[in-house]
Parts: sequence; C-alpha cells; structure tokens
Amino acid sequence: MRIVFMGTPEFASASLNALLENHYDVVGVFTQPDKAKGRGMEVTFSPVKQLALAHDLPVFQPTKMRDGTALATLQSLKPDLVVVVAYGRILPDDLLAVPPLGTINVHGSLLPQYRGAAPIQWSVLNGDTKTGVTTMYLASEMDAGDIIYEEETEIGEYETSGELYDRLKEIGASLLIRTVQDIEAGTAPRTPQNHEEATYVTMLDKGLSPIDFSKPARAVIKWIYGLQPWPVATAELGGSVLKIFSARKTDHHTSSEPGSIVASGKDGIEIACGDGETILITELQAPGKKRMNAADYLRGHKL
RNA sequence: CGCGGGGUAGAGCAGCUGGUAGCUCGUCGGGCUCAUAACCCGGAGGUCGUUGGUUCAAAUCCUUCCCCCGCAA
Repeated sequence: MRIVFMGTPEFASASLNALLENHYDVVGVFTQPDKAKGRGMEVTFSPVKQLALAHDLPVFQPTKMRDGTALATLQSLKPDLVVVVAYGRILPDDLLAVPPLGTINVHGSLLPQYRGAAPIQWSVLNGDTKTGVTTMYLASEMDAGDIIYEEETEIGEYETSGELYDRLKEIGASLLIRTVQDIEAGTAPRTPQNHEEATYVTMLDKGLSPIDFSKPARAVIKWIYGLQPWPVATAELGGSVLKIFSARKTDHHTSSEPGSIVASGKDGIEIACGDGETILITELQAPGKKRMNAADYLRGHKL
C-alpha cells in the first residue's frame, strides 16, 4: 500500500515514525516550507522533514495548495492512502480525492470537541480532566470528517500542554497504525460526527499570557500549565513581568484582593485568587534570566 | 551579520561616572530562647565567562571568542 504522509511538527513526526517502524511504504512526504527561526534566524527543517530526510524519503514543500502543482505532485505519487497529521494547511477537495482509500487524519482531541488549531492546549486551559486522540477521514469542512477511532486519556492535575502533547502524539501514532491496518483490511469503522456538539478553538498567542487572578485558583493553575511550553503565563510582580512556570494550590483562604501577594518565602510566592483561595508560585523566570525557583528569585529581589 | 538582555562566592543579586569586591540566603563554628523561615557573634568560600589592549591602577574603558536568556518566528 502506497502512503503519502503530510505533516509538520513533532506531533506529526511521531506518526510518521510509527508508519516507518511498521514498514509501511511511505512514498512521499509533504511538509511546510523551511523557515528562518530561532535566535540568529537560522533556517531549520520541520521535525517531519528531518525524519523524512533521515529515511531518504522524497520531501515536498509546496507553498500553495491550489495552483495545481501540489495536485500534480500528489497524483504522480499514486498513493493508495494519504495520512495528514498537523500539516498546518487546508487541503482542497481535489487533493482529498486523489487516494482511493481516502485521506485520513490524526487529531489531538475527542472530536467533535475542539476542532481547530490547538486542541491539546485548550483542553488543559479549560481545565478538562480528560481528552484524547481521534483518527478520522478528512472532509471539506475542517476537522468534521467521519470518525474512525478515538482513544481517551486523563489529564494530570499539574500536567503541562507540552507534556500532554508528548503523550498524545504517541497515542496518536499507535492509533494511526491501528487505523491504517484496519483500513487496509477493510474493517475500519466510519462514524459521522455529531456536528451539533462541535466546538472550535484557535491558535494560542501571547495575548493569553497575563494571568487573570480574578479567576478561581484551579483555573489559574490550569492557565499556568496550559500555556507551557508556549506562550507561558505571566504575572507582574514587584514591577517585573515574570513568566510563571510552576505553581500549586494551597489550602489557604484569604480576603486579600486577587493578584496581591499574600506571602513570600522559601516555599515560594503565594498569591490570592478570585475564589478566596491562593496559589503558591514555585518556579518562575525574570526577563533576561533563566528559569529558577521562586525562592532563588527572592534572594536577589524583594517583593 | 534580524533585535535586545545577561555571564561577580554554593544560590539569587549589587557594584560597572576605574583604585585589587559587597548584600541576602545557604554553609561551618559558637552563643541565646519554652519556642519560631527566630536572633546575636565569628569563620570559610570569588583568578569578577574568555583573549589581547589602554592605564601607576580595571569587575569597572576598548577588543577576540565562548556560553545563557528574551523578542521575533
């Protein structure tokens, strides 16, 4: 079975890696064009491209999906199945129609919940206790195709989006293998989504960083962990905008104004939240500095 | 050369309009207290990231390189 893989970040490379380890015939890989990134603006290849190159797979990086070249390229590869995982681009219907066995996708949520760009992060930010991965057939409308398989997993109380992302990419990879196997065997189920229950989420951005301490303590905690590794929650304390990496709930109650410092010491910095409870910040990062324990920060900065 | 911040005792910082280094915490020893993230006294611990230079004299000025971090993506 000839498979064409389309994807870009780590979430996708995990799935591509699974296909390769299971000896599927990946005849071509599509990924986003190279971009200058990072300090120094060095050009870096996407995780998917790096993996593809390591296996000597043909790599395609079309800048446009609708000018005909992408379609021609895909047709020339004669795929039986196309697997799309976090590719970052909308595939036109003519591309979806190319593979006879269909175009399938791995999505980091339990669809129809969290259709869109950052489902994993939002499931953490919203304080959900469980999420999962869905494999489905791609349809014209974003993330609205028929579901093949879903697998659930619980979200840890203090689990970051990054940690959950790493877990889901592996769950997604194994679920993809099972999905591809069953499609090949002709036994894969196909269940339409309940579109009335669909919810949509957008990409994260830095505007989400400032912590709203008027929210309940648990929501603040979830915000802190959901925004990692990017864009990271921030709080202005003592005149500096600090990135907040770790915090935990306390069993304390306070009548202090939300956002005010209730206490600070060797355990960390305790801040009042909207529901009268407090959180204890234990790890943070000051501008130009490394990430450090709150106690270490306090040695050189008075709050 | 995309923009910017930073590398000073174990940790976090100050000093940086030049004269061989200081604060807080920790650590070691002693004292005090019913007790406390307690307090008091004393000590150890730093070739001030690296190279070269200016100078009577540099952590402080100029130069080489290395490393860390943020923005932007």
